[in-house]
Amino acid sequence: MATARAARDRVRLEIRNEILEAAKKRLSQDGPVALSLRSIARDLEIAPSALYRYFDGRDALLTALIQSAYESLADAAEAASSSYGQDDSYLARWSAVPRAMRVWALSNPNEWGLIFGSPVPGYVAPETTVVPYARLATALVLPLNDAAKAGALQSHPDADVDAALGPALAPISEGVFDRLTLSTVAAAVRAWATLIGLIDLEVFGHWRNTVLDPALFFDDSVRRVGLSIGLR
Amino acid sequence: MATARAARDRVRLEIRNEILEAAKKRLSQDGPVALSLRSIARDLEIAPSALYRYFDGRDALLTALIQSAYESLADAAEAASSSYGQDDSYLARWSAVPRAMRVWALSNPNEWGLIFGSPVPGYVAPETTVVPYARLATALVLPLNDAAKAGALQSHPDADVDAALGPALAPISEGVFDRLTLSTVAAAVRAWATLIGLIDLEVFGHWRNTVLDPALFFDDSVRRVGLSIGLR
DNA sequence: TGTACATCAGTGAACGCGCGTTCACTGATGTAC
DNA sequence: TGTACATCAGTGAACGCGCGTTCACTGATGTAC
Repeated sequence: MATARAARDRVRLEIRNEILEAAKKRLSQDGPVALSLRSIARDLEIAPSALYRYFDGRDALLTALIQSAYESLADAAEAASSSYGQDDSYLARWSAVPRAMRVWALSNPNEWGLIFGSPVPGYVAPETTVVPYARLATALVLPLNDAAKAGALQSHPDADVDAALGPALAPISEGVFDRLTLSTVAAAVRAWATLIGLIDLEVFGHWRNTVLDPALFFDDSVRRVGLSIGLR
Repeated sequence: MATARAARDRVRLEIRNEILEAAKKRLSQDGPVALSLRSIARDLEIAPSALYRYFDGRDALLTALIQSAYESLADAAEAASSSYGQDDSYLARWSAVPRAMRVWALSNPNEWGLIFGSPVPGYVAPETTVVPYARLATALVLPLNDAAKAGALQSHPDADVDAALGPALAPISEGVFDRLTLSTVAAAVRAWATLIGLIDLEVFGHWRNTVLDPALFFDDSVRRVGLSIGLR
């Protein structure tokens, strides 16, 4: 009976997801370091050894968790990216993904840390994260490409750009951007760094006594960065 | 005999420093998570309990390590800050501290992570880090204040700056900056975020397949950010 | 200068803990004839 | 449809490990008279 087998497989997948959910809950409470198979098993009222039916061990679970974090962030970015109307200005569209990233990071700080924080030592992130990472980049950059296609992008003169930057940024120029000028590509990557920096500083608690209203400052910064890339 | 007592105290301090050094070595090899009193004791060929003569426990050691990381970074920044000549352009001076920060971060990635990475969960950074943090900020911002004092700063019009940003940035406007315009202060804080983002992304290994020459891109970015603040 | 006492650094054994992982097992669920 | 067998999920005990921390101690170093 094929259906019986399928039913078993479905249950198997569901339980695997329940384990992942429990792991996420533990992660957000105790941080990645304190994440232990035994604590997850306790939460699920299950023998620790039972987890080995679903994951090869602690490392495999952590890998799945990282993968899932990347995907969840990429999902949030894409959702934001497809939410703006076609009558919004390119500058307004530009802000959507960064804002979504910030909101996601603030509600999933430990997962944000898993992606952009200090790497867990002795642990290598799975190669499969490049896919959601690219999805995130594509969503972020979409308004830029759109504006360029519509001829609405104020492009910088490439004159005073160090030519050596060309090869240095080659992978991303060709992969993500739709034949934009070098200075625009450089400005966009710089914008990426600014974004990550802003969110890191806020999420990891470094705005204390510096920026009293992080949301306001973030919005203003994103807008200004958009302007500096040439969006209007 | 006061000298005997003093000698004892000096030895005490020396040993305390040796412990800290051993801890730093462990930190850079294994990361903060794996840092254990027993491994340090092993490296020093000492009984684990002996460490309690010098530190109240693991947390106290970690606190000292964090403090020391902040101070080391601030030292590097100040050294860079006082290294440039008075005939350098303000823009050239501006680059000195960021470069020093990057170099420091690359040679002390785990200590950088201790400061700017995901915080160790359940652990609060000591209040005393505000002093080196302020030293760092002051060193970074010095060329800006100097340029402003000399009337050499191209200041942005404050017209289209959201007035609400004023109170949001009040603490840093008053503390670190020498009566600069609001838009300049905002640009400087944005520059700070860009800097941290650039270094985080490089140190934590996120430039893979994106930026092939991080040093070149960093230098270019810092220069452009300096330009955007109004430095020449 | 010499002696009795106090301070202090460091030892080594011991504690209890939570961890990841292994393994032989039980019992339920699916499969083949 | 019924029966013998195979697959698989989950159990519970056990392993060995490294950890932070405590504690009674020894012996050296400094202090007071």
